[in-house]
Amino acid sequence: MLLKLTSAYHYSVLQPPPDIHHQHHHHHHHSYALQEATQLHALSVKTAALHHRPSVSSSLLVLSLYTDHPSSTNSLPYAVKTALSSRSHHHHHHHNHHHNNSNDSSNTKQPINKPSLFHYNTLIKCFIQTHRSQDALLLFLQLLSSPGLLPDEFTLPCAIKACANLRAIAEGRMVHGLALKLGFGSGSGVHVESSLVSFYSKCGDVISARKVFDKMIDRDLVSWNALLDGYAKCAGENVDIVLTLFDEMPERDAYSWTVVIDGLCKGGRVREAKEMFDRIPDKNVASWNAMINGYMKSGDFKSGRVMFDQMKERNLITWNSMISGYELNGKFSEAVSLFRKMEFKANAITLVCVLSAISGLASLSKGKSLHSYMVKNEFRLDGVLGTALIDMYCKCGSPESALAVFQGISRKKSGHWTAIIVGLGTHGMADSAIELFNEMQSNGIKPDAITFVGVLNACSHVGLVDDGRRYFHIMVNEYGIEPTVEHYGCLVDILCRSGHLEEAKRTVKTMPMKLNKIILMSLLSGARNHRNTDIGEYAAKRLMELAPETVQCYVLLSNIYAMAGKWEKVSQVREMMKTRGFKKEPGISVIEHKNVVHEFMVGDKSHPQCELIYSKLSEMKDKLRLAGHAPDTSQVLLFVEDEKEKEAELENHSERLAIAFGLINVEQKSTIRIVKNLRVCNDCHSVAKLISKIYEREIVVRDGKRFHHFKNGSCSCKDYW
DNA sequence: ATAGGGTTAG
Repeated sequence: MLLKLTSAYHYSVLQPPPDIHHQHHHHHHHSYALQEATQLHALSVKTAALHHRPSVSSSLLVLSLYTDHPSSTNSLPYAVKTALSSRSHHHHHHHNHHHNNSNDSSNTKQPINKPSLFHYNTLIKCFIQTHRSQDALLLFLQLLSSPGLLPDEFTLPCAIKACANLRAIAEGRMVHGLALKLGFGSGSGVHVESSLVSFYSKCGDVISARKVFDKMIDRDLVSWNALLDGYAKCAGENVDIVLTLFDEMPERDAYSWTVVIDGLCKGGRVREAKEMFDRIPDKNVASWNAMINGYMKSGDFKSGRVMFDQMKERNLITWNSMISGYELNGKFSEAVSLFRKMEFKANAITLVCVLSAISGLASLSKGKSLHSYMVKNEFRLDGVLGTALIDMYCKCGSPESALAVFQGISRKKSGHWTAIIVGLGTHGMADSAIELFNEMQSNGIKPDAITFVGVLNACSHVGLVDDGRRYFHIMVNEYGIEPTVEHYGCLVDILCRSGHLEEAKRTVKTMPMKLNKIILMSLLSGARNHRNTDIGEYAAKRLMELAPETVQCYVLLSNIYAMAGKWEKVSQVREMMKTRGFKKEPGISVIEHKNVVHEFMVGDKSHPQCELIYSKLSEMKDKLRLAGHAPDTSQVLLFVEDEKEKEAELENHSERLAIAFGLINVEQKSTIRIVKNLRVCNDCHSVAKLISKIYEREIVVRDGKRFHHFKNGSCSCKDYW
């Protein structure tokens, strides 16, 4: 669940900054170009919001051009800058300057008093090349409202391209309409028409792309490729339509092949993709990348790696494809080690992947060193990279560092708030999470569905039942967010924890979507914790129908029967397990020390420090007994029947071996950080609490679902997990 | 003098 949350909020749209206030402009030329301009402008406000840019009315347009947008990384060429800054002067002071006749492009230091169409075309192209399509479009708008100027066959392709880059479908349609009115319709030439095909393709409207394409009189490779791109984008599983179009093409270069290969891979047909790849006459880096990416995403790392190693000329995308492929498939160490060998300067995409990989490893030391790399290389944290970093620190067990990062981000967007709220919740820091949630609302930042998962999760972790109910209500009624199965899961968890089992069962029965394993498991554990046999049986029955392979279900059910003294039922469940042939997934605990990862299983004797570890364990056992600890064997695997054997198993649980290793090796006063694949058992939980007090050590354990901070005899989860 | 597709990484 932790991992699922990450990907969802990494890619959720970050909130735009508040819009710049509006101003009205007074133009008196009611040409149709101006009408278009006004309509386009209305839409540009919407686009601005979508693309986190301040929206600008026409009279503010010029101003916006020399405000350096934080999102623009590339600076404009000198000539453009000069032209703009002189305009800036003119605009600010509102006086008529003295060089009225300085409409002379050869002298770029002079302000451009009355820009010509050529000026506009050049500037618009400049903006597109420097990834400022929004500005390009705004400049296009200004051109439309300039008396005596009309866009021509050079302007239109650029304006359309800007719309395509912004995926501004409504604006693009308007420019299309304008182009038709200006006589750039069917047969007017490949440039305008191809740019329209490409625009519709990029926006996913392949039908319109096809319409424009069909009306064309002259088509060249570019037009075909633009259409092919659209087909590939909307094909999904249905790759055959792409193949058909590909076969119809009069000529193909490497570009066309690559689009098809990518389409085949995304449709799960990797083998066919490779066959095509082998047939490409002139392969380029992109073709190789598409194939490598296809292999990596399908989980065929070997073939991906072989190609990667064979490649002569790799680029950043090659490396990112490899790293992201490893990361997405849980090959975290491979992802990190490939990043270390990278031949290129990493970009934000690389770092998001590597941060996720480090989160998967829960390696705080690796995370810290990556963070300092990011600082050194001046990566901005006000986008997804910030959320990924916050998330990484939370998942590596350091909510303090996550908070510090969060607080250091100057322009916090909803994704950052969500990341920290979700993260603090998993650490049981519900108060801070809720405080931040309130602060988020008072800052006018709109929470989304995932923010609420975080808030509800936080409530559940500390048993805030009234708050939980209230936030669920607020989410639905004030924010109009449709609850997902995750939200219901949190709600059921909250209710179960606080002993409202009947209400939990009612919620499970009435929720509008299909039940899942997680929800039934929380109802079942709630029933166990509150000794409710009826509800336990209900949940277990549903769970066995839905997912009969869930081992924990049988364990919990037998716990419930045992507590109720129904021994016959206990042995029935045990028989069921035996006949169904279950094996418990082995518990593995991992601890990283000095860049080496140490893994422990139950009763593990393979570690080089084995003897030291076991003598530490026996010392721990003595100290625990002195502290009055009585082993709790209620959760030991059902097959173990002898009481002494049960105790022995507990003593050798993987997390305990890892704690012993930590006590021996991790330097005094440093926190011992452990990651466990399964949930911590009851007994290990109370042992860890006592150990934290006896040895005066903080211990942080990440299990499959959340964190436990053991300190001075108690745990941050307040014994509910 | 200025123009269209730029495929592949998230």
